[in-house]
Amino acid sequence: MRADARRNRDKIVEAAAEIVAERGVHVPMELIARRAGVGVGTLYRRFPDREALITAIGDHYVRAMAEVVDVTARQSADAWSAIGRFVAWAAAPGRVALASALAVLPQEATTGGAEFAEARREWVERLDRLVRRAQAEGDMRTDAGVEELIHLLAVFTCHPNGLPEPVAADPGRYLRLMLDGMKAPSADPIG
Amino acid sequence: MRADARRNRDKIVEAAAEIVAERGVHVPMELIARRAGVGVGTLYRRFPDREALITAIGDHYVRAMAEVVDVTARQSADAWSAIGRFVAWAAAPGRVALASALAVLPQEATTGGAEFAEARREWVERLDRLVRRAQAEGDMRTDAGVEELIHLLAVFTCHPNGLPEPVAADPGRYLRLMLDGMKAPSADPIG
DNA sequence: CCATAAGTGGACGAAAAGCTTCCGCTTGCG
DNA sequence: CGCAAGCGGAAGCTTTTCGTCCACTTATGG
Repeated sequence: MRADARRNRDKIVEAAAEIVAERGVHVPMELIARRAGVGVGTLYRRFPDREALITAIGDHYVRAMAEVVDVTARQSADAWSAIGRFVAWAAAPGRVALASALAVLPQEATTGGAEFAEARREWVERLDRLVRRAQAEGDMRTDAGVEELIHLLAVFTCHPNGLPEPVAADPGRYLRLMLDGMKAPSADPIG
Repeated sequence: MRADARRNRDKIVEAAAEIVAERGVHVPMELIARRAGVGVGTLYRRFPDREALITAIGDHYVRAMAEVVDVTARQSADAWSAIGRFVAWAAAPGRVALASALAVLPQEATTGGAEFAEARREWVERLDRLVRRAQAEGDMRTDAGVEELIHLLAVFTCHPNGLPEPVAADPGRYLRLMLDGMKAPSADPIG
């Protein structure tokens, strides 16, 4: 692979991540290409179809998240506050394309290839360790687990342009509300 | 207006509400017509365009909600549990087209006509009374109000087919988690 | 029971929006 | 310097939905 081709590939993934974050998984390929500063032809040579591209974004993000989970875990006094920081990071404006990794891709994991599936598993596992620790330390309710956390996160990161405007404007605020709901002791078990 | 025409109009609104709940605001008009058991022609005579139809649905629901707020308020011992019941009602499967009333329509309220705007205002006001009472009774955190409640509700009712699958399957569960987050005393003020 | 105006369904033509391919030109690299 | 790899983007194709139109049906009042 030629050096310039490599550069372009990276530009494409980056641009795609941005746009998908802004406008959802269905943005026209041409917009992505334009943002990346390349022609559609180039895009299609690298990624045979939209799915391949989306998977690439997912891969990109899922690795970043695994990394962040680790870093926050090391930097925080307790597991619960590490979770809080991770969520804050994930909800930061423009970091929203997580959709791919969180919600879209589990189904596509098979399609996305074993390598991606593995990366995602690794991420979930790390986050799960944090969750269990927070629960053991009595900071997190035990009737909700890592799955709930991820789904809820996905709700806020999935539909950036479909979200009610005030939520889209400050997802972090709502995410904090949601985190409060997961904190122990819970009002009522959710069953 | 002939009696049969009136019947058809109602069938259309009902069908539209169902389908919009299932597939979002952008469902093809033809699907709506088919579900209602009429031809597209009939649909278009009654509602000049999609927006008119959506507004009609919003109107439909916003009135229903205002009613339910009242009923639950009367039936519940305290304001907080009334809120809980209202939310549970709103999150019931198939009741999801609230989207229109909650998120889409505020912007379209002007379009939808003064009558609709008024109905919506009435609903919000009733819910707000409940919220303030719950706060006064010390059951609900005071750094979140009726707006937050509505926005959060909208998150779960807006994108039925875009929602992560597990959330779509049981929105109530996640809504309960969210309600816990709004219960007093809060872990940390959300600012 | 009939006349008629209101109502009806669904085929149809137009248009928009995207996807992908293709090909003549450019450029990194050995 | 030569050429394989890479590039851009116009063009063709498909799919999707819209909204109109009109020949046929049916309530309804007299």
